[in-house]
Amino acid sequence: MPKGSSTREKKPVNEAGSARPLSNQEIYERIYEAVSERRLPPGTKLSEEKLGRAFGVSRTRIREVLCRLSSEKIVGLIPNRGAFVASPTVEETHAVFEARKAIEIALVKILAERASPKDVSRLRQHAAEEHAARLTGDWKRLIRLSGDFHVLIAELAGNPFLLETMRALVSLTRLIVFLYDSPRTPACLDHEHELIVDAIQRGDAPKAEREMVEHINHVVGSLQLKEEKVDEIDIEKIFA
Amino acid sequence: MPKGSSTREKKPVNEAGSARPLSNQEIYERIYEAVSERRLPPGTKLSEEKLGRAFGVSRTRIREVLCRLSSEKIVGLIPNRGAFVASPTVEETHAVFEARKAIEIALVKILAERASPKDVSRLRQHAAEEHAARLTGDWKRLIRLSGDFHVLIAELAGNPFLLETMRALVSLTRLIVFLYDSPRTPACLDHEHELIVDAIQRGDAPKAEREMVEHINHVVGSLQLKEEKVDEIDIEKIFA
DNA sequence: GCGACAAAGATTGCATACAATGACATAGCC
DNA sequence: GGCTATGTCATTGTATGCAATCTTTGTCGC
Repeated sequence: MPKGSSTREKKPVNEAGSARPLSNQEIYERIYEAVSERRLPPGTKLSEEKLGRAFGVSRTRIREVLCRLSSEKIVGLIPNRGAFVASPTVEETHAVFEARKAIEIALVKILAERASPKDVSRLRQHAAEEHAARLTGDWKRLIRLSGDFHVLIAELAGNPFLLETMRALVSLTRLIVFLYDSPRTPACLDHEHELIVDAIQRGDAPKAEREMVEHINHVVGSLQLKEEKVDEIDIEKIFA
Repeated sequence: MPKGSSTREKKPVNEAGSARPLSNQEIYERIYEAVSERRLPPGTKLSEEKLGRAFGVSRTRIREVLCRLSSEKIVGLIPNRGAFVASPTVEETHAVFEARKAIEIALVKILAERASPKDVSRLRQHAAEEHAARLTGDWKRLIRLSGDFHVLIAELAGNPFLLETMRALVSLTRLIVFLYDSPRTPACLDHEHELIVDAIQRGDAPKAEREMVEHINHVVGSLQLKEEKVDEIDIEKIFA
C-alpha cells in the first residue's frame, strides 16, 4: 500500500484543499507565525517532505524558506539531520537579551531624537492594542503584540539592519518566554511600554534608554533560567 | 558546436583542474573572500551557472551558498534576475555605521568589563599585524585586517548574535570603502585601534566607548558620500 | 530616424529522481 | 544479559530537466 492515504495524491494540493499556489513569502510567513504562536514549539522537527506536502509544493522551495528561517535563527539546520525549531539554551538567552539591550538602547535614542508625531501616535496606538488584549485576556494576541512593539520601534527608527536583527531577536525571545517563563507572568508589562513612549515623545533620550534597559531587565528577571530545559524528558526520573 | 570549449566537459572539474570536491562551506568562503578582496566588485552579477562551472558543482549548491550570502547582505537577490554583489547606497551607508555604533559601543563595554589578559593580548597582536601591514604597504592585507579587528572584538565579547551581525556589517563596510573612499585615505587608523585596546585593558568602559565612536566617526568622515555611485558605467560619458 | 512590438536567447524558478547519510531494529557474539 | 555488528528504513544532499520570466535584438510602421 502506498504511504500517503490521508489525502488524494494526484495533484499537489495545499492543506486547505484550495489549489491556489502559495508564494515562498507566504510559506515563510505561515511557518514564522506558527512558531511565534507556539503551534510549532521549540525543538520541533521540520521535515522538508512533510512541510512540502502541507503547503502543496516541492522540497526545493521548502529548503529555500528554511534557509531564510535559519539565517534568522528561528530554526536550526543540522547537517544530514534536518531543520528544528530553535530551542535557546540559558546561555543563548543571556546573549539574546544582551544583544537586545545593545540595539534597543540605540533605537530609543534614535527615536527620542528623530521621532515624528506620527511615529509617536503609532506607538501609542500599538500600546493601546496591547492594553486591550490584556484586558480581554487574549494571551496569544498579547504575546504577539508585546513582541511587535519592539519590532515597531525598530521599524520607526528606519534602520533596515537593526530592524532585521531585532526581528530575529524578538522571535527568539518568544521562544525563550515559552521555554523559561514562570507560570503566570505576562511577557511585557504594557505600563513600561507606555513609559518608553512617554520619554520618546518628550525627546528625553537618556530617560528612554533607562526605561528600555529597565524594561528588558524586568523581562529577564521574570524568567526562570535554570539549566534544565523542558526539552528531553527524563523518563527514568519520572518513574523513579 | 556545443557552448563550452575552454575546458573538457565530461567530468565536473573545478577551476584549478583538481577533482577535489569542495564543500559548501568552502565555496561560501571563496566567494566571501573574493568580495572582501574586491575581486568581485560591488554590483557584479553572480550567475548561478557560471559559479557552478567555476567550482565544478551544480546550481543547486550555488543557490544554497547565495542564500547564505544574501542573508548576510553581502549579495542582493533580485527575483528572476539573479544575485548581485551588494552595492550600498549612501543611505544604506549611514544605516550601516549607525548600526555599527550601536553594536560596537556595547561590545567594547562588554570587553572593558570582562576581557581576560589573553583577550587583550590577542587584540594587541592583531593591532601589531595591522601596523606591520601598513608599514610594508600591503593595502589588500591591511583592508582585511582593519575590518577583522572589529570582528575580533565581537568574537571576544562572546555574543554569537552580535558577532554575526558585526560580520555582515564589516563586510558591507569593505564594499562601502571601495565605493566611497577618497583616493588615498587608509581604511582605519591603527593608532585608534591601539587607543581602544588601551581603554579595554584599563577596564575603562566609558573611555573605550568614546574612542570607538570617535573611530567610527573618523571612518565615516573620510568617505566621500556623494549621491553618485560608480555603479553603472555611463557608456555615453566615456565616448563623449 | 524614432518608437513600439515580437521573436530569440539566456537565466532563474521549480519539480523530480537518485545518491548518500544517519537512525533504528534485529541478530550475533562475548 | 549486555554490547557490538549489520541490514533496513527514513530523511536529507545533490544533480538534472523542463517551465517561466526577463533581456536583447531585429523588424515593422509612422
